[in-house]
Amino acid sequence: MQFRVPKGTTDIVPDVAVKWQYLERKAVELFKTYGYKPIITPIFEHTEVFTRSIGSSTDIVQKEMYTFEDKGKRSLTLRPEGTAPVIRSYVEQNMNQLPQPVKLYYTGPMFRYERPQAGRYRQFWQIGVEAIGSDDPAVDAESILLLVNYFKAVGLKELTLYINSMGCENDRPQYIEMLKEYAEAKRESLCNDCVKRVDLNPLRLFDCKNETCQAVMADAPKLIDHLCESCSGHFDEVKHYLEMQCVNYTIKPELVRGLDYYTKTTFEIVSPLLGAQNAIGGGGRYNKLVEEFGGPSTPGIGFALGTERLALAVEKEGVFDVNENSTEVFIAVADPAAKHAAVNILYQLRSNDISSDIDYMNRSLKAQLNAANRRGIRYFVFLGSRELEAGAVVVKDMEDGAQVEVKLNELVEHLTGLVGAAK
RNA sequence: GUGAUCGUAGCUCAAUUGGUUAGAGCGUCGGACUGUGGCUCCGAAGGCUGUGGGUUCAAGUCCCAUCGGUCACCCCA
Repeated sequence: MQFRVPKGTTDIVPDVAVKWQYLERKAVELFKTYGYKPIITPIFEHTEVFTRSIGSSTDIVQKEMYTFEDKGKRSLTLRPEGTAPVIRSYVEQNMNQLPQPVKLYYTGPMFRYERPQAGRYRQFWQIGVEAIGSDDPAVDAESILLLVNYFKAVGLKELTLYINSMGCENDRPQYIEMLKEYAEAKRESLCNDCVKRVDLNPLRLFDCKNETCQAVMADAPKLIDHLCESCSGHFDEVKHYLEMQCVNYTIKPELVRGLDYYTKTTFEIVSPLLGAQNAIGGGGRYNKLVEEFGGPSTPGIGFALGTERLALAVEKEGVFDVNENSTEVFIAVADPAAKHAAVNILYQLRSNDISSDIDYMNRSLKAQLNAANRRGIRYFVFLGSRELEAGAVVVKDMEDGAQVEVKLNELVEHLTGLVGAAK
């Protein structure tokens, strides 16, 4: 029996990995122009990092975490999301001493024990950013615009941006009481799941797919209508900034993100090209989180996007623009006697930054050409006993079949010229 | 965690009502008057039919279990 990847995981094979690297490269470029810097935190953290921050009522904490005990009896957890570790690090590394806001981005795998599905895996990759230290609505807008502009930059066109406000630490409890009261009164009309939600996680009542529940909830009070003056003013500002950049958005009062730490602005971008798992990126403000981790009262906001889902959407849109820089030069050994000299040339080319390769399969000359040709290599250098005697090689451009003889001591210069011109 | 559906070469798929040594295309490797590619032609390798049981004279085909894929619920990136 052969080994297989664990359930819900997959190998990112070269053809796919190249695309991922492209997506990541584009992200990093853009993040940089917005003033964000990279941060790399451990793949696992003390379990409490997540249980404290994400919220104990969420499924993530309740049943989806990869938690284990190490040999020192520490309870550790493979990170299920990226924000909590970054905030932990912000506090631990005293980043409040840096000029604020501190703007960070990260990329890497996250882990959740879920039933795999289209766009949902047990190990999945996220690219995320966090801006910590400012409550300026312009930062909210920056975060949203960065996400929108990134998706545009990789060629996505069909996107829907949803925004909402969760209110502050005062608004939310008040509202939840109001919501509970409303739902309690309509208890008999709700499905079993929703009855449970009333006590466990009332905000989730809006998510139910059941039609009668939806009808009931359509008339329920919305958090967005019960924000305090400061929060609704903040939200208005955010909207204003978005409008200034001509970004279309839809206010979705029932938009509740999965993590409990959100306050004020939340947002999500959905792609119609995807299946049930269509949220391709999302985030929000978390003004209490730094305090939660024992740091000074510090506001923050950020988002995360799913690399698999993004790649899926870009693929469906048919706009992957990966310029796969294939090997440029292939050294064809026409005669076994020339092998040593050929390898020597190979390293000479490589040390001059010419990407080059040679046959390692003892192929016939014809088979060498065949194989290299399929790899899309454009320039071939022929070397056999005839060339060895002449102190020159034959350089062939496979695009038009033209061949020229080049002196060995001029080869590097010649190829550098060809490769440079081709680019 | 719940439900549906599927599981045959590296990939995409075949295999009459259960019936002999499980086939094809693509890909891989090799060859086509031996120092020149893409096209074409020829050939080769490659499967204990996901795994384990059961029914039967006989199982890729039927039954059960298990593992995995896919899709949806749930949840979320």
